[in-house]
Amino acid sequence: MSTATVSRVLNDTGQVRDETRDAVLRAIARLHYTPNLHARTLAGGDSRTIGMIVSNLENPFFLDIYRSLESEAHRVGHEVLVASTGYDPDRLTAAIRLMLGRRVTGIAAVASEMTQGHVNELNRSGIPVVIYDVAATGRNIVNVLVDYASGMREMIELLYTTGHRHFAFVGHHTMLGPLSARLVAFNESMQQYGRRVKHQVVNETDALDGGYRAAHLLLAGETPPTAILCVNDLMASGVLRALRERGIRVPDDISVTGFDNVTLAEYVTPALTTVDVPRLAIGQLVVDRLVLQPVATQRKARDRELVITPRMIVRGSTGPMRKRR
Amino acid sequence: MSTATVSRVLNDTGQVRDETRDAVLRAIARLHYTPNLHARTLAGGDSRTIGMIVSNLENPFFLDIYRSLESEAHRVGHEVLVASTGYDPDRLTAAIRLMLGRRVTGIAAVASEMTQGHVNELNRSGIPVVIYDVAATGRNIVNVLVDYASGMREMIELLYTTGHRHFAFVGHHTMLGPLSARLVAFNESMQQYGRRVKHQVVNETDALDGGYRAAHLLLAGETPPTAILCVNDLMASGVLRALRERGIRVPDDISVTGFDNVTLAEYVTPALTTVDVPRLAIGQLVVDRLVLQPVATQRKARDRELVITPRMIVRGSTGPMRKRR
DNA sequence: TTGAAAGCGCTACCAG
DNA sequence: CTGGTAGCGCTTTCAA
Repeated sequence: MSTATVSRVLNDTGQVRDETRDAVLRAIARLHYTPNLHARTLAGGDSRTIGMIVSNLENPFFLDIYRSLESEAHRVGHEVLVASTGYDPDRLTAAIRLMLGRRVTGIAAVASEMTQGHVNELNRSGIPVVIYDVAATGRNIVNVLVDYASGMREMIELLYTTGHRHFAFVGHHTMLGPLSARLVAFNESMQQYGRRVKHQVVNETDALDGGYRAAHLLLAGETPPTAILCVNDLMASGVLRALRERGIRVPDDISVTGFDNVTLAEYVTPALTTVDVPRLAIGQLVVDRLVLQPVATQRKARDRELVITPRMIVRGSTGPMRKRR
Repeated sequence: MSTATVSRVLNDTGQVRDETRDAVLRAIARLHYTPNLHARTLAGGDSRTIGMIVSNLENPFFLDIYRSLESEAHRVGHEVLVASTGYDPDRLTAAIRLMLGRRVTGIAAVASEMTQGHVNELNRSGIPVVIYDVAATGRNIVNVLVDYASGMREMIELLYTTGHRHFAFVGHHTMLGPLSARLVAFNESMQQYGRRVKHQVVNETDALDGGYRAAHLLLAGETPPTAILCVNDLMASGVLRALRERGIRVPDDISVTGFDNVTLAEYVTPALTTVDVPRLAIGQLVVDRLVLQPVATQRKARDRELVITPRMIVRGSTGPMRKRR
C-alpha cells in the first residue's frame, strides 16, 4: 500500500475503493498511527491554524474572545494557537515571529502594546491579520474597533445627570499617552462639560490588583472623585474592593463603572454598571475575515474597518450620591 | 552560501567564520526571512514545545498554572501549546491527538475528565506526560497530586469547632461518582464526625454561574446547610452572590469556603476562606519533569507521584453563626 | 570552515 | 482506483 493512498483516505481526497479504505483505517487503528502535522503542513502548505496574540489572558474579556474564536475556528476546521505577551512589546515581537514561523493561516492580534514596527512586520508577512482595538493600516490588515466614545459618553451622561461633577478615569499602563482610544474618549467627553466638571486620570496594571491600587491612589488625592470610570470590568472590580475596605459606600458615596460586561461584572458587589462588548460576534468576525473571506479580498478601505457599537448596561454600582444619615 | 551554513548560524551549532555569520545575518534581516518551524521540527525531530491540555481556562486557577508553565517553559527555551476541552471527553481525545500530531516534547494534562482510555493513549505514545489531579499509571506518566484530604479536613474542623453541624459540598459535574479525590475527601471527613453532623452534595458547572445555581439548589432544600464547602474558589464566588441576593449574611448565617486561593478569592465579598495551592511550584514541577528530567528517568514508582500539601487560609467567609438581632 | 546530499513524513501530481 | 515520485524547508552527517 502506497503512502499516496493512505494520504487520500486520511484527507478524503480523490477516489479510493471502500475495501482499500477499510484496510488503511484498520492498519492505522492497529498501529496507533498519528499523522505528523508538521510534515503535513510542510508538504501541503496550509497549517489550518489561526494564531491569536493577546496581551493578557487574565482579563476575562480576552479569554472570552479566545473561546469564541476557538469555537468558531473549529467550526471551519481550524485550530487556534495562543501566545500571550503580558503587554511586553518584545514578547509581542517574539509572538509575531512565532506565528509566522508556524505558518499560521491568519493572525488575530488583541494586544494594545502594538507599535508601528509590529504593524510593519505583519504587513510584510502578507498573511491575513485582524487587529482588535488598535487602528492599523495595511493591505492584509482588518481592524475591529469598538466605539468606546459612544459607550463612554453614555455612562458619563448618566453620571452627570445623577449629580456627579468630579470624575476619574482608571486605565492601564499601555494607555499612556494620547494614543488610547478609551482615554481619548474620556477626555473628549469631559471637555464637553467644560468647567462644570473636574477630572483626573490614573494608570495601573490591567488586573484586579491594579484597580485596587488605582483606587487607593485616587482616595489619597486632595479631592477624591465621586465617579470612577474604569477602562474595563476587571480593574473596576479591583476598585470596588478598595472602596469597600475603606468603608466607602458604592454608589452612595462614589459611583463606579466598568467596560466589557464580563461575567464577573455581575458577581462583584455591587454589580457593575458597564458597557457590553459582544465578544461572541467578535470571534466570528475574526474567523470570517481570516479564513472565509481573507483580507486580500477586501478591496475598499471601508471594508477593512469594522466598528462595533456597544450598549450600556446599568447596574448597582452607579447612582445619585446619598448623604450618610 | 549553502543552507547548511545558514542553519549553523541560526542554531549556533558548529563553527562559522564571523564574516560569514555576519553576511548570513544581514541577508536574513534584509529578506525578512522567517524560518519555517514545521520544516525545522520535521528535520530535527524536536519541536521544543510543551502541550498543555486543560478543561477550563475560565477557572483562574488553571490560567495561573498555564502562565507559570509558560514562563518556566520559556526559561528553558520551549514554547507551550494550549488546548482546552470544556470538560468534554471527546474534545480531550481530540486534544491529545492534536498534541501527538504536533510532536510535542511533553504533555501537561490538567483535565479531570480524563478516562482510562485517554491514559492508555498517552501511555502508548511514550512521550513524557504529567497529569495533574488525576491518578494515572504509566511508564511515561508522572502524577502531580494535591493533598485535598488534608485541606478539606482542616476547613471542616475549623467549621465544626465554630459550631457548624450541617455541611454541604458544591462540586462540578466531572466529579460525579466516587472517583473525585475532592469529593471523597469531603465524604470521609464527614464520616469521621458520624451522626453528629449532616451533609449533602450538589454538582454544577465549574464557573461562577454554576456556583450560583448550586447555592440556589441548596437553599431550596428542606434544611439548608450552615456551611458550604466548594470545590474551588470560582464556584464559591458564585455561591456568595446567590447568598447575598437572598439576603443571607456570610458568615453570620452561612459560612462558605473555596479551594485554590486564586486572586479572585480576595476580591469577592466577603473574602474567601480557602486552601492555597501553589501553582507557581506546579508549573515549575511540570516543566522539570517534562523537559529537564524526562519521565523515563524516573525509575521508582515513588518518583512518579508528587504530592503537594496545601495550606489553609482563613478569611471573612467563615465564622460562628450569629443570630440576627 | 564550508558545501553536498540524504533524509524527516507528508501531499500532489502524473502515470498506469 | 492506485502507485511512483518530486518536492516542501530544514538539520545533519560526511567530504572537501
